[in-house]
Amino acid sequence: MNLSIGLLAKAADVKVPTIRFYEEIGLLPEPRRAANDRRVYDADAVRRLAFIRHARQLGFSVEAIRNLLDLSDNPERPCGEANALASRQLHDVETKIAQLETLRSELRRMVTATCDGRAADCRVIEALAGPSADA
Amino acid sequence: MNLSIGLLAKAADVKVPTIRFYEEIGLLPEPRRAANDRRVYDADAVRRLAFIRHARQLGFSVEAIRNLLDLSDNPERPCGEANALASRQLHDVETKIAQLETLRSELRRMVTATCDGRAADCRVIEALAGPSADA
DNA sequence: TTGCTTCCTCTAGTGGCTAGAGGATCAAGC
DNA sequence: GCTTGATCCTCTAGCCACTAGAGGAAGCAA
Repeated sequence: MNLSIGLLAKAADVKVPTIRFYEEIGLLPEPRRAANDRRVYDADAVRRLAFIRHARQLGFSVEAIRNLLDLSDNPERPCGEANALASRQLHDVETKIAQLETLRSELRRMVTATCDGRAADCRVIEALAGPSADA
Repeated sequence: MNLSIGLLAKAADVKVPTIRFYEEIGLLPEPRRAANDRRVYDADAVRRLAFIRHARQLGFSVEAIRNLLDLSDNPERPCGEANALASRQLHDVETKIAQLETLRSELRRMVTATCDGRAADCRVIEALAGPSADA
């Protein structure tokens, strides 16, 4: 299975420059090169890149992913670390949801209380200007 | 009411370099300077900066805030623009919440199905590696 | 006077890419 | 064989919204 960078990009649904970027920061190993100096990937690269993409979608930082890949590359090591990372991630996500829910209600208040007049009377601006919700 | 940049920072709960940054990108007007070249602010600056801070907390981009400030500086203009900005913002927030809720359930699945063994058996890594949830 | 804090300007770094310049190579059609 | 367009290469710079740090001047208290 020999893939060009473009095909790998399609296979893992990631943009081409992103792959080169991941290689640069060491998330992906340097692939072998064809005679024409082009990168050649195999099925392993697809799996690894899919792993990275999925983790990124879940909001893991590159640093966290580096740790996870490290664990997955060394399957004999205890996996407490991976669980810890996932819990931390879950906690972050829950915090963020709570914050966004606060913002949502504030924005809803703004939007439903529309004025159709001059900006001077605008509730949106008023709501932003006022010292109302300093949570 | 004469405030140093440090006092303004405290008054609006914003860091000092951030104020200079906002000045640089034109969100805050250049303040007058004391004889010793230090910036001097008034109550207006506090209000404007609090407005900015609040809007940033609500997730408005600097560009959006520029528009909102523009409206609030010109109160005779119609405020439909402000409402449109707020609605768009609300929509973005709702989208983000929905996404995060998906992530949350996936992370919960990962975290609750903990293994206490080797990384090889780790559900977290498995969940990230697998083609499971390509939503 | 000593020492601490605040202020000034300027440059560079953060994260996670993305865009573009400038050029080489490839594969397909005529 | 030649042209055309896609893909690839490297390298640099840009995005957003700050944040950190260098290097120095000025203020303020004991």
